[in-house]
Amino acid sequence: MKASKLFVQTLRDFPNDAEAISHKLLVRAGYIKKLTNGGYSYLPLMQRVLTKVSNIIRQEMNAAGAQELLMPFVQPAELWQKSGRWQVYGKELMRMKDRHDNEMCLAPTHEEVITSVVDGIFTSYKQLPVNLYHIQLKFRDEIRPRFGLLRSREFIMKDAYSFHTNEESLHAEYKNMADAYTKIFKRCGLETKMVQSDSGAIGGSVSHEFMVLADTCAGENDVFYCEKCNYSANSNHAVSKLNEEHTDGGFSKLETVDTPNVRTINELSKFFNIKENCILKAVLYIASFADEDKADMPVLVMIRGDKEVEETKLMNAVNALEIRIAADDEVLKHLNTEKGFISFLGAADKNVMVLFDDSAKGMKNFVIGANKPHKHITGYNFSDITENDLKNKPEFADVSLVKKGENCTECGASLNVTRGIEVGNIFQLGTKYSKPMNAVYTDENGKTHPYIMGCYGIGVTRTAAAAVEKYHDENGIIWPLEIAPYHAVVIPVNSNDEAQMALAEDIYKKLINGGVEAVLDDRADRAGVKFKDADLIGYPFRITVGKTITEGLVEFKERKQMELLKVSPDEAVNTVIEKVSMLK
RNA sequence: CGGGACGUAGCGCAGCUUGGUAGCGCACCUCGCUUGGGACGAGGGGGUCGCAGGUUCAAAUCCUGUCGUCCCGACCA
Repeated sequence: MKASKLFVQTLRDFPNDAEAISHKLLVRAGYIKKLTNGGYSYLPLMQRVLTKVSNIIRQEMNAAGAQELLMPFVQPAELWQKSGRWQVYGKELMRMKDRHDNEMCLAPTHEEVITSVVDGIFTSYKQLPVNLYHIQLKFRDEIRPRFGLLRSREFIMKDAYSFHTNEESLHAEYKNMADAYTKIFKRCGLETKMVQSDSGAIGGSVSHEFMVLADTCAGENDVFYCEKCNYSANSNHAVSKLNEEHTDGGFSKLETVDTPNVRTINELSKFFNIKENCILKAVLYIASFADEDKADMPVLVMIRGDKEVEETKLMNAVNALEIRIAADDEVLKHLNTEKGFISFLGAADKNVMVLFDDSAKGMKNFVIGANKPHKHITGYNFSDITENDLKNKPEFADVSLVKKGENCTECGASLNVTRGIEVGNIFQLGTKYSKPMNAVYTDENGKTHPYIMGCYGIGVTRTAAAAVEKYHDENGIIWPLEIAPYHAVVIPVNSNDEAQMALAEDIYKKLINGGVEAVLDDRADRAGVKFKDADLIGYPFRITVGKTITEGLVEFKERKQMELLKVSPDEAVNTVIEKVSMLK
C-alpha cells in the first residue's frame, strides 16, 4: 500500500472527548471515527487489525473443533420471552417494533437464537456434542459507554455455544475452550489471566473471565489474586478469609448512647475509640425483582464496619434484578430514621428484608445504630435480638467486597488486587436456556432431555483496544506483530531524491514479494512527518532510506525498541521477511 | 438517575461579559521554496455558530425550551 493512497488522516492533537489512552490513540492515529456515543466506524487500519484478531480466533476455534455460522442481529421478542430474559435483561436490551408492530431487539448476545437453531437440527444424542460460533456485531445499550472501543454500545464479539448430553462432556469442552482462549490471546500478543467471575445476565453456574492485567490502563474490573496459589477472581465474585474473624468491642453492658451527628463508621470509631470492625454497619438498599409485586423492596444489609457491600454479590444473594442505595427520604419511609443511625432494631413489623454479611459472624459486644436519630447502642450481641427486631433468625450471606491483604480461602496466603480488562469469558450454562425454551435432544432410550449448554465469548474490538492500552508509548501505538494493520513501513526520507525513491520502491516490492504487509510512505512530506506518523500508527518495523544509501546502508528500526540499526537493504528486507514468516 | 461542564470548518480552540451578521492554529487546494523527527512564504476553498422558539431594527452573543457530548458521583450508614 502506498501511504499517499491509504485512507487515513492522523491528527496533530488528541481528541477532546477521549479519556482512555487506547481511545485517544485510535482516534488520533486514524483507526476509528465516532458516529454516535458508543458507536464507531472502523477505518481501514482498524479493520485490518480486527480482521487479524478475528482470523486468529477462527483458526484456533476451528482447531478446537468448533464450527462457524452466522446468526441474525435483529431478533424477535418472542424468543426472549420464552427464555424469560425479555423481562430480566433491562434497558441494555435495545428494543423496537417492526412495521407490523412486532416487538424486536438488537442482539446483545445469542443464547436464545443459537438454542432455537440447534433445536430441530441436532436432535439425537448421537450427534452431540457440538460447538458453534460466530463473529458478529452486538449491541448493548450501556448506561454509560466510554473508553472508546473498551466499552462501546456496538461492538464485535466472537460468541460460541456448545451443546451436550451430560455434565462431563460440558466440563471437557469448557476446558477445551479455556485452552483455546489462552492460545488465542497469546497469539494476539496478550498475556491473560483466567479468573473466577460472576455469571451476570448470561447466567449459569460456573464462569471464568480472561483478563488482560494492566494497572496503568482503563481496566474496569478489579481482580483479586493469591500471591501464593493459583486463586484469582473478579472482585464481584472473590472470597476471602478475614484477618480478624472474631472482633470484640469490649463494652461490658448493653447501653443506648446519645451520638449527636455521629454518623459515619469513621466518626463512630473515633467517638467510641474502638476499631471500625467492632461496629455493625447498616446499609439500606432498594431492590427490584422479576416479580413485579416486589418492586422497590427495601433490603437492609448488616455488615462489619470495616467492610463494604459488593453489590453484585448482594443482587445474587437476594435474587434481585437491580439494586441501588436508598435515598434519604426512603430511609425515613422504610425505617423511620436517618442515615447514620440505621439498624434492624425494632424493624420486625416494617416489611424490610434484612441480610447479614458473613463478616458480622463472630462479632461481640459491638456498636450498632439504635434505629433512632442520634442514638447508637453499645455492647450489643446477637443474643440480644428479639422478636421486635427480626421475625426470623438472622440470615447470613457473603455480600462483602474483598479487601487487599485479606487471606486466600484456598491456601491462607495474602490476596492482592490489580486492574484488568475483560477480553473473554466462558460459562457453564447447564439447562438455563434449553429448559425454558423446551429445546431437547433424544437419548438412547428414546426419551427427551434439555440440552446441557456452555457459552464462550471474546470481545474482538475490545481485544484490539486492550492491546493498545497495554502496548504504547508517548509517540503512539506499539502493535504486537501478529495483529498490526501492516508489518512494516518503508520511508524514503526525501521523496524528490530519485535514488532514494528507487531504492525504497525496490525494498517495498521485495517485502511484498516476501509475504510482508508493507506500506511505502511515498508522500511528499518531510521526513519528520513520516516518522511521527509511523510511530503513531505503530508499524512494527520501519526501514528508512536516506543519505546513507551512498554507503549502501539503510536504517532499520523496530517500533518497540529504541535502537536504530544501519544495515544493508537486503539485510533489512530479510530480517522483516523472516520475522513475519514466523507468524502462523 | 444525581452533580458539573461543553456544543462555533475534518481536528484543537478564540469570539459571547458590553448584540452590528465569524476568526485563529492544524488539516485540505494552488504556486514557490525546503527535505533525517509534525519547515517556511504567498494565495485559496470550506462553517445558515447543535436544533427550535422568543426579545430586538439587528442574535454565535441575551432569554426559554430541546437535543447531543464529555467528566464526576452512583464506594455509603
